[in-house]
Amino acid sequence: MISYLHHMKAYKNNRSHTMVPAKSELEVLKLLWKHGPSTVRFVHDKLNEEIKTVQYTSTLKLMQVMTEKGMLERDETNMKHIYSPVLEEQKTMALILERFLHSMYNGSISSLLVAFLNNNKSSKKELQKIKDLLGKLDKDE
Amino acid sequence: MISYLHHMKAYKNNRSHTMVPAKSELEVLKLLWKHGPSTVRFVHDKLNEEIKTVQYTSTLKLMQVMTEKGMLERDETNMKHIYSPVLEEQKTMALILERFLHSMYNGSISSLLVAFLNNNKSSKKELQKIKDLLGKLDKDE
DNA sequence: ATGAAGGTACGATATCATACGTACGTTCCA
DNA sequence: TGGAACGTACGTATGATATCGTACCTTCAT
Repeated sequence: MISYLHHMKAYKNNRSHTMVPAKSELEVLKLLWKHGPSTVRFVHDKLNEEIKTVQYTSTLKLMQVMTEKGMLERDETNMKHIYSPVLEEQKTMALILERFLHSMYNGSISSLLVAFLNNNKSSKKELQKIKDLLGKLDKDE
Repeated sequence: MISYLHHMKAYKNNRSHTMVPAKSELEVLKLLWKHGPSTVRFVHDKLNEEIKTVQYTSTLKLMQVMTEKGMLERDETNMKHIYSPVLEEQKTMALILERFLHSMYNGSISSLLVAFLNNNKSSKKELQKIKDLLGKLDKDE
């Protein structure tokens, strides 16, 4: 499996600086997952609907580099290249989460949860969602 | 409050590349939280007990830079400088988690949990821990 | 007292992420 | 038919991270 995440893990010379994809890379991925294979123009415009203001060529370059890294693939049959993510959303998010969990909480999701709940006593709604979720899991078993 | 995390959020020119502290910075922080204020020598030796092999001066430089950023503070009264983290562990971890949650799951802890459970159906032990935790929370209310 | 051991300071270098400008190719319509 | 609009390719600049070498300071045992 060609996986940019594995690639990132190793990088060249085993010098992965960040534990997660750089922020704007993630944003590009999110847009592609949401809207399907797209042109640079489309992704760029979506990115700039929000706060950011970057030049078109910056987005272009970013997506070209992501393609070189193996995160995206590109259909070059037409002049307007069409980019799509190599890995599906769920798989990518899972790998990123796994790496985060590992480096921050020794891989323990319950440690993460304990930490979160200790610092967010007020989030009743979220707590309820979690309980619902666990209830559902019990039914499934 | 001087917070390197706030600093990181803004960075110079609002160009925060990473959503979390670089990996080795986190490792230094973890060692200092675990063992209390320490010399570079101590941190360096601990770091190299594991896999990594870096030169002493690399660790030194890293910790000096972290000090410049406001992540660490340094007692220079003696020749052997003593470094300690500026922020306590819980607060730092919470802020990092918060940022991660925000960029990955729109801030929703239950979304994170759903994603995790969907990809780790086998982790019964962890699941049990989570349930215990929630049960305990109910009692406290 | 002097040299070895062990410490800090500082600058050089390499890599990566981000951002842009400029050059140049293609399309299409006025 | 030629130029505006829109596309890609590419070189380059900047800043953060990471690593290391070298210079130099302090301590202490012989």
